[in-house]
Amino acid sequence: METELNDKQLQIMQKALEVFAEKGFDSASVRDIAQRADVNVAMISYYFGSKEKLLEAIFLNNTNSMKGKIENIIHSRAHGPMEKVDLLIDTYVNVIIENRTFHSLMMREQVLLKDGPLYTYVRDMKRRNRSLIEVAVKAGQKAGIFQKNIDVSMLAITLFGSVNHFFSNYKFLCEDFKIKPTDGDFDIKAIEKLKGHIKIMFKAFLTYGISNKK
Amino acid sequence: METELNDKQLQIMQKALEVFAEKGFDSASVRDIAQRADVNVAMISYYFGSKEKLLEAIFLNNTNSMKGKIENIIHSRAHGPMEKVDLLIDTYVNVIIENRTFHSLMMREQVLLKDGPLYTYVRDMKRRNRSLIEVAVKAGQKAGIFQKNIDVSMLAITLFGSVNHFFSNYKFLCEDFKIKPTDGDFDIKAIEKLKGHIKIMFKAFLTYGISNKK
DNA sequence: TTGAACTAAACAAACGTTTAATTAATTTTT
DNA sequence: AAAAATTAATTAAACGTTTGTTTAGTTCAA
Repeated sequence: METELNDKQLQIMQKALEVFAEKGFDSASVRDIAQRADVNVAMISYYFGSKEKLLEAIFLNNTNSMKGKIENIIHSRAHGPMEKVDLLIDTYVNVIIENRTFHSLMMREQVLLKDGPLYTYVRDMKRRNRSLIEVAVKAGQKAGIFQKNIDVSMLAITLFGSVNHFFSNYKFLCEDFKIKPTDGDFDIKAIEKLKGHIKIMFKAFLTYGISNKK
Repeated sequence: METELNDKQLQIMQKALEVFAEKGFDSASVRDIAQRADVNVAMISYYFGSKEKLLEAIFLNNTNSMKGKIENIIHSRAHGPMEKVDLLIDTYVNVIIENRTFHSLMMREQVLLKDGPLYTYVRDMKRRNRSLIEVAVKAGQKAGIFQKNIDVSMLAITLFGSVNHFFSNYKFLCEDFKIKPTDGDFDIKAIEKLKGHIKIMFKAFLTYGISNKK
C-alpha cells in the first residue's frame, strides 16, 4: 500500500488534483487529466488501477502531508496555553492555504464519503486536529486561565468551520470586501482579518468568567 | 420566470433534490431521477429544458423558501439585542434542519459556482443572512452592551461556518459522540449543544471588555 | 531476452437530449 | 350538447457523445 511513487505518477496526481478541484471528481474526465499531465489515457489505469483509486492516492498523499505540517505544532517549544491556541489557529490557516487545491477538493467530496479509504483518511485527520485543540484547552484549564465549561468538540467545530467557511466562500467574500480575487492566491489582509478575529473570539470565550487579576 | 409549478413538476424537483444531494449533481442521472419520481425520462427535458435548468429551478425554489423563513426573525417583536442574536442562531439552525437535503446539496455545489443564476441565488441568500447579523450587532452596540470592535463579516463567517460545519461533519461527529446516525434526522441533544455553544461563544465575544455593572 | 513503460484503437456502458407517435385534456365550432 | 379541432401530457425508442477501462501491440531499458 505504501509503495513509492515515481515522477510520472506524481505528475499525474498533481494534475489530477487540479482537475478534480476545478470540475469536481465526477465531471473530471480521465482524458482531460491525461492531456494536462501529458501522458496517455491508459497510464492512469496502468499506474493507479482506476480513476477512483487515483483519487484515493491523492487523498492519502495529501492528508499525510497535512498531518506532518500540523503536528509540527506539538514540537514547538511553546509558551503559554493562549499562545498555543494562537499558534494552532495560525498553523491551521497556513496549512490550508498551502494545500488550498486539495482542501477545496476535500471540502467538496467529503459529504458523499461512505465507508472506505477516503472516509478513513479524512476522519483520522479531523480527529488529529481535534485532539490538538483538546490538549491546548486542557493545559489552559489546568493553568487556571481558561474557564472550565468548554465543549472541545464544539470548539473544534467553531474553529475548523470558520476557517473552512472562509475559504469555501472566498469568492463571495471578495465581493463584500471589494477585493479582486487573484487566481489561486488569497488576500493577505483578509487572511490576517480571519486569524485575528478567531483569536480574539477564542480568547473571549476561553477566558469567559475568569477574572483578570495578575 | 416566476411561472407556477404543477404537481408533477414539484414531484420531479423533490425527488431530484434527493438524488442530487445523495450522489452529487453530476453523478445523478436523469434516468434515476425519473424512475424515483415515477415519470418518463423525457418529462424532465419537457418540463425543465435540461438537467441543469432542473437544478436551477430547485435552487430558486429552496433559496426563496429559506428566505421567507429566515426573514420571520425581523418581524418577531424581539427583546434585547442579545436575545435577538440568540433568536438568529436558533432560527438559522432550525431552517437548515428543515431544509437539510437542499442545504447539503448547496454546500457541495457552491464551490463550483461560476457566474450564473445559481451563483446569484446563493450569494443573495448569504447577503441577506449576513445583514441580519449586522442589524443585531449594531443594535447591541448602540445599546452599549456590545463591544465596539466587531467585524460583522467575520462574525457571520463564524456563525454560518460553525453551523454548516456541524451539519457537513455530522457523520464524523456521530462517531465522536457515539450517536447512531438515524437516517435523515439529527440528534436533538447534539443540536442543543451546538446552539448553546454558539450562543455562549457569541455572548463572550460580543460583550468582551464590557463591564457587567447593572 | 525479458519485463516494464507506453501507445493508439477499440470496447461496452451510460449519459443527456430529441424525435415521432399516442393518449388525454381542453377549447372551439357546429 | 355533441363533434371537431387544438393543445398539452406522456411514452418508448433512438441519437450522438462521452465515459472509464481494456486490449493488443510497440518501444525502450536492463
